[in-house]
Amino acid sequence: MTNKSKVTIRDVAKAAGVSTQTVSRVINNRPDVSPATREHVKKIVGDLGYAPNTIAQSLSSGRSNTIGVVGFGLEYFGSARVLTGIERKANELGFSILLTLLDQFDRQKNERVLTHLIAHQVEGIIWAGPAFTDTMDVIDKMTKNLTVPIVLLNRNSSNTNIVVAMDNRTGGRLATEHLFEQGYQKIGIITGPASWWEAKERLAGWREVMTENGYSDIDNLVFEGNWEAESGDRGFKALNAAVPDLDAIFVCNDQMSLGVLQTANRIDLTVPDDLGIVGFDDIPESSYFSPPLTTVRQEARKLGALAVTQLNECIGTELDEERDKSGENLVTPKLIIRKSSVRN
Amino acid sequence: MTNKSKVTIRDVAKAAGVSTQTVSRVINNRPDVSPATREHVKKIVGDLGYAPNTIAQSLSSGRSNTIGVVGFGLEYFGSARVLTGIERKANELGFSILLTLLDQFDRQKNERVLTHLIAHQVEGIIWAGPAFTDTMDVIDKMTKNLTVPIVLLNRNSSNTNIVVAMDNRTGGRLATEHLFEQGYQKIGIITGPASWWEAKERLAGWREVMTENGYSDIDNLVFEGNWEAESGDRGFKALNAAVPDLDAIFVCNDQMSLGVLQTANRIDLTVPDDLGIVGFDDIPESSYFSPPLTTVRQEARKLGALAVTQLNECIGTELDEERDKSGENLVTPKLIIRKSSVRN
DNA sequence: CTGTTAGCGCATTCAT
DNA sequence: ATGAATGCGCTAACAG
Repeated sequence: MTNKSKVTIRDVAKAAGVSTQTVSRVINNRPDVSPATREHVKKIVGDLGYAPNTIAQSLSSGRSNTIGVVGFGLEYFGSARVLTGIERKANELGFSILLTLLDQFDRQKNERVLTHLIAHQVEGIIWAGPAFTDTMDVIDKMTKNLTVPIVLLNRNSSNTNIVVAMDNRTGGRLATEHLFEQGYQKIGIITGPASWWEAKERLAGWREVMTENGYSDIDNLVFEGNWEAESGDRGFKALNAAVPDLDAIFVCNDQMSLGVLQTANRIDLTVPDDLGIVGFDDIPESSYFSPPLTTVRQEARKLGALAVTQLNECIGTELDEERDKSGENLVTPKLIIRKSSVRN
Repeated sequence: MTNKSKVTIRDVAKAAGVSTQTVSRVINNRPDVSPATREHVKKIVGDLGYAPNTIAQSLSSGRSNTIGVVGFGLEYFGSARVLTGIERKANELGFSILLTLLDQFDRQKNERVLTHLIAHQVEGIIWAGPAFTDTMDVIDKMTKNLTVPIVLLNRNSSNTNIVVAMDNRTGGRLATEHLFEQGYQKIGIITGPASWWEAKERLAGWREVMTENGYSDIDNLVFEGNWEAESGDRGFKALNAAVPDLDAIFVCNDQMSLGVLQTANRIDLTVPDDLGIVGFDDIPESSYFSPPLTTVRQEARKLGALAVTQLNECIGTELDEERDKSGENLVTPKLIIRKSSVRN
């Protein structure tokens, strides 16, 4: 049925014996068309296999129904989920997605990406690129006089843009409080790279709770990992050597937790009896670590969906100072308690 | 600098005192412009912060420079990597990506997606959606008279379309041959869901090698898992019960391998001495399992890049029967040998 | 080397 | 309820 060569609105109009406007009205479900002609046109549309040219619609109407998404690190479980969440919600709201992936911070490339998206007439942008603390103001500047709204993911705040984020600090608090509740005393932390906002926040949460529990001078309890299992291994060894009476570790992601568990097993240290462990992320495998891992679950998909919702609201309103960056845009993570932190 | 309201090619032309055509030539780097005016126009473009409207360019030129990508299961490590590979290569070749994600097979939705992409005037499509063996012909039919080329990922073949795939069968062979070489005798397999093409192929590879080694009547050595760690656990128990002298398992992904290892550890079965294990995927954590996992590495990014390359060639040529579906489109996986399959 | 004329496919005024 | 004219921003084909 579907004809190879593109059939235009004019072809349909001609075949139906009406004007192109009438066809336009029908395909856009506008009123002001008699039921009879509407049906007639619909039939012709079907027969000819006509589908409106979105490009032309966009140019003519000034609306692209497309949002630009700048992603990063899909190999991280969280990032992949965020993108999934974005796609689902965007789809639901009738937006198409123009995707760009970044791998590292590079101002020039960032600017090119932005320009590229704008040139494509996207109606808004979701920036889920890398959130390095030292590049945040750069991004703020870059996006300052954008012609379309932009939602930034995973960072504290921006004075110019909407921000949506996982509440990593609370996540860090949850993990640490739980370890204290379980009776652990000397709680170390293996963080992610200090340049990552997420790492900083989780660390801050840990620090808060440590302080609240009367610990000061705790810098020797901190090891900076790189998110990978191997660094969990290293971190555990380093902390163990530096702090003999260490009895628990908040490991800032599940991969590194695996490294810790692996090493603990090897040196016959029993988790959770000798060492309590809490991870972060709740990757699907974490319930199959030995022992199963207590961890902080991030609802990454929800975060992605929230970003789209927020963006959509901005797209609706005129963007002249209509934005309120209310603090409601935090998604709170949740502690999943398993064996690795609960003594028998 | 950048003005809020959109500046068009006409604004630039006016400001530069030339025709829009000349501006067009400059921004498209065409010849036939004197160096002097070229520079002059470029300057104005910079001053005005002009960026050509891609939508208008597309409509006018008939080329969108966009490809549609239909993805699936980004939470699987391989899928995420494939998408990354696609994005990189597409970017390199100057294509933008219109992304759609699917979660399950749904003919109606599939057709909508295709229509949607076509309506967006994509120049080609990469179908990295779910590859269920029983839906392949449906997809073939669906895509039969598409107006643009499409590349299908992860399936055996198609009589109408180009196919690019990981050579899962060879992967299965590699794993099984290795276990035989290591002296294991009774090699079971925990597969993925039988409806998945990947699962079927890996199983076929295993079956081939088993047969070559003189084993017949091997159906009791097969357990169908669901890719998740939990099913590795179940599978191991089931195989162990059914086949007392089982001494190795080819587990068709790393997550399920983790389940097996976990259970083996629990019942004090030593890997690799009592039980050899080979996984599939080489997720980053697999080298941190205990013991580190021998596994079949998929170069998923390469696969994604290959898909784009193939598509690009089709986009270049006229697509009237110009396609050769030569068998070169297989990416061969690679065995990564670690501790779990090598006896001391 | 440069400008003019036309038109991509559609939606948005206005008419009627 | 329907149609005619006009233009979105740009490029193609020609002219000079």
